[in-house]
Amino acid sequence: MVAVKPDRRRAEQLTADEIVDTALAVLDRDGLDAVSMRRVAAELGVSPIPLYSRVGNKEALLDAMAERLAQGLVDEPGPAEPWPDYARRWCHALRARRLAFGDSRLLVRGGREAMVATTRPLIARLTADDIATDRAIDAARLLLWSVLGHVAIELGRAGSDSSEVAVEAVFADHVRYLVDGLERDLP
Amino acid sequence: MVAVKPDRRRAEQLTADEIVDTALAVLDRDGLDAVSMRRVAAELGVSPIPLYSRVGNKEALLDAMAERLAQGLVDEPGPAEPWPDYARRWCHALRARRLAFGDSRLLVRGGREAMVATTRPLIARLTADDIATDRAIDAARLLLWSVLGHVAIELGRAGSDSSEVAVEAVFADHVRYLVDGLERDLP
DNA sequence: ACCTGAACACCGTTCAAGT
DNA sequence: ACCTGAACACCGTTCAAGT
Repeated sequence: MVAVKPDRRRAEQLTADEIVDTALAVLDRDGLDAVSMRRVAAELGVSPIPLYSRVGNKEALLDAMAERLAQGLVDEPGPAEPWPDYARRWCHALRARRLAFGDSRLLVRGGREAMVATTRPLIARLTADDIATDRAIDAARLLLWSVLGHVAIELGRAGSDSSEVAVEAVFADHVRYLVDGLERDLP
Repeated sequence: MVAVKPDRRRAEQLTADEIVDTALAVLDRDGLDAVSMRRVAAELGVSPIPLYSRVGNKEALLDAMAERLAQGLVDEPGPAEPWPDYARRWCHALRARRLAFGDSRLLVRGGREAMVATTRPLIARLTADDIATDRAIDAARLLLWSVLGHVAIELGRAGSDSSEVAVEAVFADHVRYLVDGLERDLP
């Protein structure tokens, strides 16, 4: 913990983004339990008050962290990649990158923006094949929730289960079944 | 908060089950954030020390609460109910009863015992149709994780999303796709 | 042996007082 | 106007002292 001395100028120029940056650095270094308003403030060299005026409260800080972590998680489809192939690849990439964060508690947060950022390329790929927009949105939401849910449970049970290898296979089946179902249902 | 006065006799006869009972009562009355070692101890009329000697620490108390909440969530199959019908019914019942608890944070906990209690009737129904035990276990785990994951995300986003009605439909599709997939894969 | 009161090292949040 | 130090009301956990 590199506590800097309080600095009034620093506090007055502080932005919400800087606070989230610092909170994510604490998360990365010492885990989510170490992320507190006081700790983040100390790390920034200010009192807790500016955090309250910039981000609201701790709940809002956690939401903002979740939102940030949800950015840039998925790749774009390849030029001639059929949508079912892309959908499967999207699911596996999302799982791998979410698992890498190692804490399920932020996973379950994140509102509309996070969802839009993650599902946009998938929805775009589906509508490019003349699938109706509302059907595409429902399909993307189904896949997003399935993957995030799976990851949340996986992280929550880390180590408690016998076979780490079998989890991969269960997830692959899960994705296959969902995409097969969508392939039959989407026009 | 009905804080009773400290009572030594009470403390010496205290059991782990009583502590979990009281913690669940606090959860029910004031939500998970109100469940603290001090609060549960006060409610029981003892100091926090007996809680540490009976359940270990707060982490262990939360695990024990999760385990308790995972008991008795699913019904048994009907006498002539085909397994795909039962699997779908099992998923919908599990979702409804888990949603009723209203907090996703305990959902993601729960180890082997909780999983066994919930999946046992489903695994039994599958093996009764001559499906191999390991295949049945994998199938039950796939459905369990899918449902719990879906519910965790649903609870985490309560109110933040536009259409409450559409969620039901997305979940129903989700279940249908999974059971259809299993129906094709299981011998 | 096993409890209680008190303490330690933290929290989230908000106050009066300072610049 | 917007900060800081100090305070309030809590935490999880563990200590010495009591029965």
